[in-house]
Amino acid sequence: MSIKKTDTRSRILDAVLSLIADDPDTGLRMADIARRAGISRQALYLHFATRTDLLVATTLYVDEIKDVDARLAASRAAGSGAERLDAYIDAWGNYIPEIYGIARVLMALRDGGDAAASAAWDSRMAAMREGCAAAVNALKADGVLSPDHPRGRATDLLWTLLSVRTWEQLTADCGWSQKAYIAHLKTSAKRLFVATYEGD
Amino acid sequence: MSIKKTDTRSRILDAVLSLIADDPDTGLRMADIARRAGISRQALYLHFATRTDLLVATTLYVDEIKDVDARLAASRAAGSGAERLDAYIDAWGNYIPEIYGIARVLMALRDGGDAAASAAWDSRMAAMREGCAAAVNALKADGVLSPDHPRGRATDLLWTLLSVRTWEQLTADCGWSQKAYIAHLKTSAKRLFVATYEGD
DNA sequence: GAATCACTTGACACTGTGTCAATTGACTGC
DNA sequence: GCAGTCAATTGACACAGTGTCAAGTGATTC
Repeated sequence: MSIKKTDTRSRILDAVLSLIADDPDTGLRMADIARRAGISRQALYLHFATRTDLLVATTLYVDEIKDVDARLAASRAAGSGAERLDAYIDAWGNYIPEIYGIARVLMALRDGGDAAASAAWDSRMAAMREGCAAAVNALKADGVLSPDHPRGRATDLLWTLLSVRTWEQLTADCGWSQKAYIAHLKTSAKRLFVATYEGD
Repeated sequence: MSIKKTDTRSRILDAVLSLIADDPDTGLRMADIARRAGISRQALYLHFATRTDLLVATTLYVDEIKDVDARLAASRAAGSGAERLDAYIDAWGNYIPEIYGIARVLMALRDGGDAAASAAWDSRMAAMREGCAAAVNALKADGVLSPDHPRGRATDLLWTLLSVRTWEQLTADCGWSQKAYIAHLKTSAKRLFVATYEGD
């Protein structure tokens, strides 16, 4: 019985993702989601209390499916601080396109003042910030952190540089390829944070 | 007669700004705006066809009142490329807080897929991008543009660094003061784009 | 054979945008 | 002074979308 419940729940979450994949600009109405999942609109409310709940759950579902944690953890294996910075930019920067669809929806809810969506998104971003802090700390430990910014400020700046919004603007508005995005961010981050960096 | 019309129109636009000033997170409903302007909700539609029209007009109104163009033009007077970069960051960076309220609303509409809002916002941002391109060109002319990025990419990056979203994240989410924002952006921009920069 | 559970159908309340029609009150020009 | 015009008013309504409620169905379980 809990099997069946879980089954329908996943079908709903998959329906959200497939709607976004089909048309990133879709309104994502409850009725559309229900239709795509093959159930009635009202049945959605048996699984999720509100639209926000459903979309937050979808975000967590994506993180689970794509296994963000494993990807980001991998970047901690690198040796030097600079290598770690590169590895983190690779890991997170290449993860962004995978979550961008649902991330956009969540960010929109957040901007609209939705407290639950805001909390969910902020918590994901706080986790991502941890990785930035770890990279900055590794640079500091190597004694190569640029004196331009204290550690906290460096973390803030790296965090912002790696934000979904920044990715969005560079790829969507400026037309950068994913490859160019990764390459330029690596160079820029090193230029900004690694005191000894002279290009490579 | 056109005096009276303009008068009410301005009262409406001022009402939008005062509502945002009172509560940046307000829903900004047509009924609220009308109440604040001291007219009936329906009268709004005598001046603006849609809510989007009204909010776009408010954005233009702010630009007019605050005289962005004059501010940004001033930054072109600077001598060297690096000075020009600094002056531009000063001018634009200190303008952002003044437009942030209405900018947020417009960005939210844009994210919601509103074509008219999108066009209005994109056109403002394209104008801002001109200033970035001018600063990058000035660096190039001085022969000090960092070889890390070709000119277009440097402009894209500077433009993104100076975006409202970046300002929002650093000040709102990271808690940076406006002064710290300006100072760190100037340092970072020089570190990124001025090949000869070694700190100052 | 009764209870339970996921789900269905259909109706409804509520909010917010935008439209329409009829009316008022002031100013304008002949 | 009277007609025309124009901004603005009141009140009703259509429409979309979220969320709620109640009654019913069909399969599974004990």
